[in-house]
Amino acid sequence: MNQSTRRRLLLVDGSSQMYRAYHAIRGLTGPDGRSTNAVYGFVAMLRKLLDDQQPDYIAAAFDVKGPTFREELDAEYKANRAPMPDDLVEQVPWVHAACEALGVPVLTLPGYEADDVIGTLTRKAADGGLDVVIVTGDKDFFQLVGDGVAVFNPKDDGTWFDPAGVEKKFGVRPDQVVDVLALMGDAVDNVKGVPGIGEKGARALIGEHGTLDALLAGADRVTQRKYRTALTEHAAAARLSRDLVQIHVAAPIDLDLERVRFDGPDPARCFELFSSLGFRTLLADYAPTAETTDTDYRAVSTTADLETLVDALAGSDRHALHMLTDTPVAMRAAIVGLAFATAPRSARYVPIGHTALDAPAEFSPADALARLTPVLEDPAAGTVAHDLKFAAIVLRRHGIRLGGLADDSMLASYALDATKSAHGLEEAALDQTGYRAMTEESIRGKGTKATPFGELPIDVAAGFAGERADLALQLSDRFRPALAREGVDSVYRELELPLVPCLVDVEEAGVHIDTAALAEQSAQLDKELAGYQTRIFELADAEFNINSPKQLAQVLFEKLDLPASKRTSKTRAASTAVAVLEELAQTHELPRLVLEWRSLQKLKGTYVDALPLLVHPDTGRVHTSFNQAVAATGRLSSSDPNLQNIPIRTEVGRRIRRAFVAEPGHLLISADYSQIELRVLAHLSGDASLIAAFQRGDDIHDQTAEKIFGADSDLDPHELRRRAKIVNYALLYGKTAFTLAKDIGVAQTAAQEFIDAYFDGFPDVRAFIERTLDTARASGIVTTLYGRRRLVPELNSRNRQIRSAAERVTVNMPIQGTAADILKRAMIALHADLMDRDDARMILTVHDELLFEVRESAAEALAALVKERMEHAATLKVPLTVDVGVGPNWKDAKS
DNA sequence: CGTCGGTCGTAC
DNA sequence: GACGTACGACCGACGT
Repeated sequence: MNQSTRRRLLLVDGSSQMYRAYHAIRGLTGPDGRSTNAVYGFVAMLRKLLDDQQPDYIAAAFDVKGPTFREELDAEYKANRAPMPDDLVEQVPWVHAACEALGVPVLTLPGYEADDVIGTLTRKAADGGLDVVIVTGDKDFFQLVGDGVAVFNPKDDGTWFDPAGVEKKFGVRPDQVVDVLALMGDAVDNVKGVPGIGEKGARALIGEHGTLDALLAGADRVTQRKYRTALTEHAAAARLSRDLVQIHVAAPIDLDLERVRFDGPDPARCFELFSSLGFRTLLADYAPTAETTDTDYRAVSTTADLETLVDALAGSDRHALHMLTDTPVAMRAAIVGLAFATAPRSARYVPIGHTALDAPAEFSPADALARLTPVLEDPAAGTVAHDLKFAAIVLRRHGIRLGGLADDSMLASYALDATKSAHGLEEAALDQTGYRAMTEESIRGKGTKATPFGELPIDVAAGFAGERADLALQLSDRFRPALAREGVDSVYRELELPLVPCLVDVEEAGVHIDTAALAEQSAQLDKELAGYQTRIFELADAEFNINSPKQLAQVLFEKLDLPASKRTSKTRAASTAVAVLEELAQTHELPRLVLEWRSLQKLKGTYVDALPLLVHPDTGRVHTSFNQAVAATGRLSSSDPNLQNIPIRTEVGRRIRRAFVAEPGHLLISADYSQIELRVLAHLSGDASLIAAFQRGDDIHDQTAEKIFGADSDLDPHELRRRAKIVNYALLYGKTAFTLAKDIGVAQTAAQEFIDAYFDGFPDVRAFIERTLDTARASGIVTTLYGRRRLVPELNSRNRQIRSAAERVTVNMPIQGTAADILKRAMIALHADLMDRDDARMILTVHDELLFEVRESAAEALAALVKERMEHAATLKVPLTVDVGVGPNWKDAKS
């Protein structure tokens, strides 16, 4: 019979694969903080296996608790093996459940190991004419390999072992494997073997003599004396070892082909199990899809149908909107089509910018938009979307002001759990409804070759956009009660939603950049960089890519033979990080030059050259995009470009800030909260001396210096203040004595003393930290002053490293998060103030700072208003202080 | 040639 | 192992 037509049985060595997964993946936890590393690794392996191998039959064998016949042969067997770790024990039932859910029956047999179950079934299946594949990383199974029986090690891309492969890998034929194992023994399982004979020796001896029996019989003819003696003295041990390592092939278990037939996974069970384990990325494969649901997503092509849609929208108090555009950059996007949903599983799609010739609409794009404008602008219309801000900005660019922003499912998802890796519609739908949405990639294709939405057939676009609108509507309905139930309704309704129109205006306003000044700086930087490069190549006596950590490391540590002090955490490569180079700079000129070069290169590449490229062709300004659903603490983030990390510390950096300018006849106002996080800490902790210091208006870092270094330290007061400032911020971030010591250049013991002194000086801060951790440990949640939450299940992780990291984020969240809440409150208030004036607009926000561009005549009044609103955005036990500056550019506006 | 993980560096 | 929150440039390995 032809090989390829033989049916194939896969037998998975469950126990060993589970152990491997447990050790290969560290620190994975589920929603409840329990370890899920072994389950995840096992499931990943099994899924790949099923996918790649498409078995006809499959089963996974596991060890069971309790003694086996081997312990009866030798009481010492496995006697010194460490018990299974607790956090693996609790994963075993999940691993079994995952097998069954994936369609892989679990086999166990009391009194026998998984090996014996596999051995027995292998024999029976092979005798019955099946091909057998044993899935394991354990070399012991080589003994079973033979005609129609192979071992497959799934590690990496997988390795196959047929008899020839075994011989190549292990040095002997499969039928000799047991004898080799018997000689060498196994320390882990406490199989003694023959002392003094290791893997190499065993292989050579068996290779020469054929079998263990032959070897023992002819022991006196073995040439090496130490082997000869050992074999004579330990012949019995060798035979016992052989019995122990020999896999049993006649265990009392039947091969039930019906049971082990592979019919594919059970999607419902997989979905439920993986969902409870928090395996979000796997869920999509098992969720129900549109094909299984009755939906009605259609394109509108006649004017009559368009009118019907407009009437329906006008008659409904709520509709969801999903927009397709030619680019994801809101400020540059042209509308391709608009989908509307007013009831579940139904949507209408209005094509606007399609190039496809398939179903030309009766109406022109302008006509369609004109007819839709009244409902889109109606404040009572109640628009729901996943990412309202995007839709609002795009519509604004098309002359339509989206009114009645009712719900945003992206922001609701964020308010419920900001720590989620993504708040996209697909993720939210999967989470909330278990529904697997179409992905953009599946519709358009991937990467640079993706088809623009506008070139898709209208029906396809209608199906995709319609589903999205529908999902946004359904999600909002689910989120509404969830937000109330979870106590985040006010964060969502009073902070996040009202911030949307504010951010729309800020993004649309943009920032004016002096591109000529940047071009000049770029040329200047080029000259300086060339100078550094020449000198660096001279010193290195070679030309290389200074930007390549790899090449730089080679020059520093091999060519120049400087001492490599640190390795990178992931790849263990020699680090060329700034701290390392600074250290080396004391003994060699090159590292110092590299630091300078790097710094200039960075500024030039990231800002000086990049910013002019992002100037909008229509507005002549740079429009960043603020992301409201990214930062786990509630902060905003900024991208394309990121205007929240524009340099300030170095002179070159400050020059870049000078290129952020006001329009002629205008000025910039910069207003930033002074030490807002420390003030929030004072409020939340209620620490009397912190509060008193802020109320008196004392310099808080001087105060801290006095508390921790004493009033009579003989160090320079400036140095003391500098150190105290580092200590103050160290506390906010949960810094350890180890890193604090490095930062301020003292011994670790001294750093620890500072930390202790800090807590002695501000005892309520320590109590606050403890209280925050206790509450969070019990609930798995940490909150800000305004009720924003962050889930921190890892606080109860058994892994100390993960637990410690969770403790730091838990302490940081109420402080950073409350500060973010306060800034958002100020933004909302000021946006309302500026709404009906045309002489001032908010143009940027950077965590504790707001930037405005105002007509010169209004600058003074606006500065006062901004200060007033920001300082009263929250009422704390300490005053909030805002520093306001006015100037022609950002640098000069910063006081 | 495009994608992606790793490393580094900027901000608050 | 050791500092919280972000974004992005660049390199180089890898896959098409």
